[in-house]
Amino acid sequence: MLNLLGEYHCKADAKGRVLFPARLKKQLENILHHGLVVNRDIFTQCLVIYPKPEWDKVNEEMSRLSRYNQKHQLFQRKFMKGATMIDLDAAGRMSIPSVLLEYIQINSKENDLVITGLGEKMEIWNSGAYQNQVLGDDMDFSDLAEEVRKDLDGKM
Amino acid sequence: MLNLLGEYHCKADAKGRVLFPARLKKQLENILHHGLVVNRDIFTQCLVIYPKPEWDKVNEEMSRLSRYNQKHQLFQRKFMKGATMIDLDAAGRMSIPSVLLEYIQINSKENDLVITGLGEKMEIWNSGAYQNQVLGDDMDFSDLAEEVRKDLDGKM
DNA sequence: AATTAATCACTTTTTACCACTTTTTACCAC
DNA sequence: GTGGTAAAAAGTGGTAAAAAGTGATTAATT
Repeated sequence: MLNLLGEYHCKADAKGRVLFPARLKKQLENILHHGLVVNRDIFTQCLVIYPKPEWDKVNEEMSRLSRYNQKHQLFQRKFMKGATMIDLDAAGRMSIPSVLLEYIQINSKENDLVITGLGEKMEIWNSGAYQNQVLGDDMDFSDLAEEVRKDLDGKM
Repeated sequence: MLNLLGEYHCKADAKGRVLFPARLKKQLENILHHGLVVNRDIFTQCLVIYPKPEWDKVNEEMSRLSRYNQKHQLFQRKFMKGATMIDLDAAGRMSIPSVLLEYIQINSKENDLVITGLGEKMEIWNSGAYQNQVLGDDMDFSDLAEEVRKDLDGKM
């Protein structure tokens, strides 16, 4: 089972290309050649990268939605809008669409970013935002954990 | 059941590598070859090391979280951010990612650290911080103990 | 003797550029 | 409106130098 790990600090070049971290490459060696899918995260100002096989699962879930149900369509649109298939070039770089980079406030001046492995997916963050949001205060983490634990106990 | 013990003082070399204490190695002899996972502690400025099998349990729980639930995602991110798989090299050293060493204020000048065994996991501390926090004031320990005792009686 | 620390040489990865190609945009003539 | 062209922008590919990571050996300490 896929268990992507690690936190990698890297940079976008002037053209919005990001060298895919070598360590992540190793963790994905069997499936990286299938490509990756990048998209905006629904809840947070970061991007999500799925290895193609993972994205296929997501897509499969989406395909079960009803074409004739407005809410389903809205949900699908929110979740999938902007999703883009990307491959690594010969030098191991991924070319991330500029609209997605803009979403996380990355440009030719602000070009430090963080890629993190999170099990079956990865996330791309603006370096500054990562410091604030993710490494920020964890006063309420116990409460959060408790709520999540209830969900897990409840079902799933 | 795993019961790691002891307090070990060691040093990071110029490249951020730490020789894994021989005594801990002995305590882990059957499972060390599966590797280790290091991460930031959520509440305190120290690192946590899980033997891989322990981490797998954590990961299994994480995989039950919902991709479409904001709190679940937040929880996963807070908990897994930065977690990194490490193996010991031929000399028995673990190469700890520099971002994690920075978190506990370890660098080429400040390179003294303490590794402690805590049952099923270990912790890595900046030596100075360890003196202060762990050996520091214990005025309120009785209160703490009392609160924890209530939690334990209550459930768990 | 075994464990830990320090050092050096070497390899891989990452960054920062440069040169070139393709695509898009803007403008003008027909 | 259609077609053409030039300029601008965006996208690709490649490489040298810097930085980071790795392996191996020697020295010091317990």
